[in-house]
Amino acid sequence: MNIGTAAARSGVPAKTIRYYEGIGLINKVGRTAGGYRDYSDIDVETLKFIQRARSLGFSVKDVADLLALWQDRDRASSEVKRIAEGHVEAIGRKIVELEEIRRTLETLIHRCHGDDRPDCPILEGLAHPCCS
Amino acid sequence: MNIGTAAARSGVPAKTIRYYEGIGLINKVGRTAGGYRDYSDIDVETLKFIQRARSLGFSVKDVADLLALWQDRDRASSEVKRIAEGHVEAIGRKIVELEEIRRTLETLIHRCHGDDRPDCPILEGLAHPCCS
DNA sequence: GCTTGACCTTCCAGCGACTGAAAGGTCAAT
DNA sequence: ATTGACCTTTCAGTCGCTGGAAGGTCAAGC
Repeated sequence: MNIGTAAARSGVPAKTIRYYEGIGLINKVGRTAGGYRDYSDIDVETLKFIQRARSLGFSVKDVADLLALWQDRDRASSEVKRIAEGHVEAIGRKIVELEEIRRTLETLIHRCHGDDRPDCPILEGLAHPCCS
Repeated sequence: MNIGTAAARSGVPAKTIRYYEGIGLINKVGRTAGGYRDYSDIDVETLKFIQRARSLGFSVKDVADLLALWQDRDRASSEVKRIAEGHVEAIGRKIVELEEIRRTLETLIHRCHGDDRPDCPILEGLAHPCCS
């Protein structure tokens, strides 16, 4: 199957598939007489796996590791769990960070009347965050 | 004052200050006889403003807009509020997205015993997310 | 006055993870 | 034979920096 079909079935854009091949995340596939890349159903499953892992926020490096483990019948599930737990922790830290930012911004926004006048606690808060 | 001192006082790395000058976020400053950039206390205040806005997650484009408003005595605070509210909404969406991802991952992790055996619900969940 | 070392300068390249666009080749249908 | 959809490669751009190379400047110490 052509790259466009593989893209449609996997949810990974054709351009991104070529990119993944370029960086070595996926293996090079065979070519047709005309030089077109030729994908199998198994390739599409691999692409789906990648798509789901990426959509869960795993880095391409993590996806490479997960893919290798997925394709290794003798893997230890502890290794997979370690990667996933590390990722969950990073997500947790990010959420905390964003919530702090949101709280700060909401405080500033709440104080700003938001009309035609130039007086603006948001800008003052950015300029002198002493009293936020 | 030299760029290194301005960097230390503002919290913006020297390299980043030069970068901000290059992209036009800050104005070009005067130079000493030897060609060194020369910063004033006001320049440092501007850099601090930028640093705080960036640390609250505003994009460089937003920071440019906020800076322009900050330096405009006739600004309407409604404009500032609009930018801040847009940013808070984007942060809220991001938090929801991350929480969804975390929930999914925690479910998968919880099911994975994480030992030496190859059986791994995390990988299965990535391969076939039907039953997650 | 000379050296040392910390600072500054410019410019180019690279990060991550793509995405767009240019210039051209292939294929199936009409 | 032509059209138009698809494919190919390669390069450049996105965002917000950050690192490094190669070289200039400056103040302190000897």
